[in-house]
Amino acid sequence: MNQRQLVAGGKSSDGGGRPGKNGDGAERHETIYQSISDAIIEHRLKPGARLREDALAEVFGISRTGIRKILQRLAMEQLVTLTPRRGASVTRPTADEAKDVFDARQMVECGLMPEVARRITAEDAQSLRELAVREREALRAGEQSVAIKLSAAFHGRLARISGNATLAAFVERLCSRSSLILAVYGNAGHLGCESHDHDDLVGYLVSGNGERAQAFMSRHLKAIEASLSIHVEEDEAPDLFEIFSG
Amino acid sequence: MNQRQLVAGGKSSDGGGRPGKNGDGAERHETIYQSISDAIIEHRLKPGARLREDALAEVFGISRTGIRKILQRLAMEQLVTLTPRRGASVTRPTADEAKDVFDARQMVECGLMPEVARRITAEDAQSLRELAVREREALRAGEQSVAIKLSAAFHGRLARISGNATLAAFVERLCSRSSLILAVYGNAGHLGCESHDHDDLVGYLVSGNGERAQAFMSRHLKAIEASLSIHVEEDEAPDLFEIFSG
DNA sequence: ATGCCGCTCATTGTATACGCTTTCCGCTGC
DNA sequence: GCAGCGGAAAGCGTATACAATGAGCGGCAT
Repeated sequence: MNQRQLVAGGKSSDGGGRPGKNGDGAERHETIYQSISDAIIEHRLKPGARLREDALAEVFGISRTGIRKILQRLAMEQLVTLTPRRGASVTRPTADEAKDVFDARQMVECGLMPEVARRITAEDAQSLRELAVREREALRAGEQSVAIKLSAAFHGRLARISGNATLAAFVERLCSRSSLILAVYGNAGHLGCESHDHDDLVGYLVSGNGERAQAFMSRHLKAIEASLSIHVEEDEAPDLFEIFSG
Repeated sequence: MNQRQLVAGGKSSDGGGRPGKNGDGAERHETIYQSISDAIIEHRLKPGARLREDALAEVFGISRTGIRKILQRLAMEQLVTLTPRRGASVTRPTADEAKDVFDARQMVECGLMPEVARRITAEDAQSLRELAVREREALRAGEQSVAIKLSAAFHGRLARISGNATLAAFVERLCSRSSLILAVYGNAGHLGCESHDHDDLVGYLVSGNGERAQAFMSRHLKAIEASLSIHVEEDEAPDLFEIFSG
């Protein structure tokens, strides 16, 4: 019983502290999923970090069964990589994947802007501006982790406004992966620093100017992508012939 | 030992027929996943059909653990729905979901056409035409199940040519869901009957006319969507106030 | 001394056992 | 006769135990 536990450790409101019978099991899983997901997106778990099932099971106070379920979900979202007999590790995106993700964001997020401009309400705009403010505050406070997560949340919520749940979920996953890409290829202290892009974007949207918002989003994403330093590091499977025959 | 088994039941080449020790476990899982996925896409398992873990475990000769893993994967692709204490069933898409899926296909598949036109090779075209031919043959032979799967495969492979693995995977999932939507809202004997759309599309692509291919794809998808009979059946949670106050 | 082989440990993959929730059916009371 | 309640069964959720595999390491032979 002296094991360190998280998630339900703060509340511990399940009567007598019996660890096995906590209220709703599904919510528990969801919370743990969020914890791990956030840790990855906020770069507290860096790409390549191994995620051993035993360790996670002990930390969160559930059995490996539940952990495996969560890891598989994270794997489907490509936040972690499952190597057959080696277990799970935080995904290290390749340069190709990075390009694919940003191309996809260009297509989908830009394509969504007209519809978003048509549907956005005052509350939506307010909520978005709030996210943008908090993002800038976090950035100013030096909390890059929080800023990254807030930026992803901004883009995700934006997509939700379109009303298309399928595309919104896709965008959210692309944003999560983008966070990983930033962790590998991003230049520290250079990501969207202090830029008012998000505020400006909301401005164009509330004024109903979908075309302009679309163009602006395109430039915004291009700027982020351009700020990456894509050094094609071919760690795995280096071409030995190429290397030693030259 | 007298239980019916599938997948590996045909080969039974693992020495003496011991069911537990088949070659590679991962491949086995993949095969079972494909079996269930195909059955859903081909409408041999209809929307709403329950998928009991015990039954599937017995049929495929593995334990419930493996089945659960597969069901969760299918759930993430929204081919099956996992109801908390009720188990899995084939997803019955709502009208809203159907609209979202086709809107998403409009955006992504059409957006991909220019790049596909730029990259398509002779072998690609050949392979696509072959799929189109087989689809028409299946349709003529009355095997709608096969035709539906081939149509999804056509669109999926088309997307792959773009080179963007992320978007291609997304399109493939959208196509799988489209098969489900056809199962619920499609008019029998009316889906793409004998149309040469796919062949024509390949023609535009090999001639490098991305714009035209894009417009054609748009019309193609609109035609499919228009052929649906979206009867908004609100089975679950009927609004009693609405019904009895009117 | 060095290289190869085999051993042991660490870690994942799979199955099974148990508990809990839900549902269905039969019983009893009104 | 019908409605409500209780028990039994079926099926899912979770944990744990066991098996298999790969990696790291030390000993032995050359």
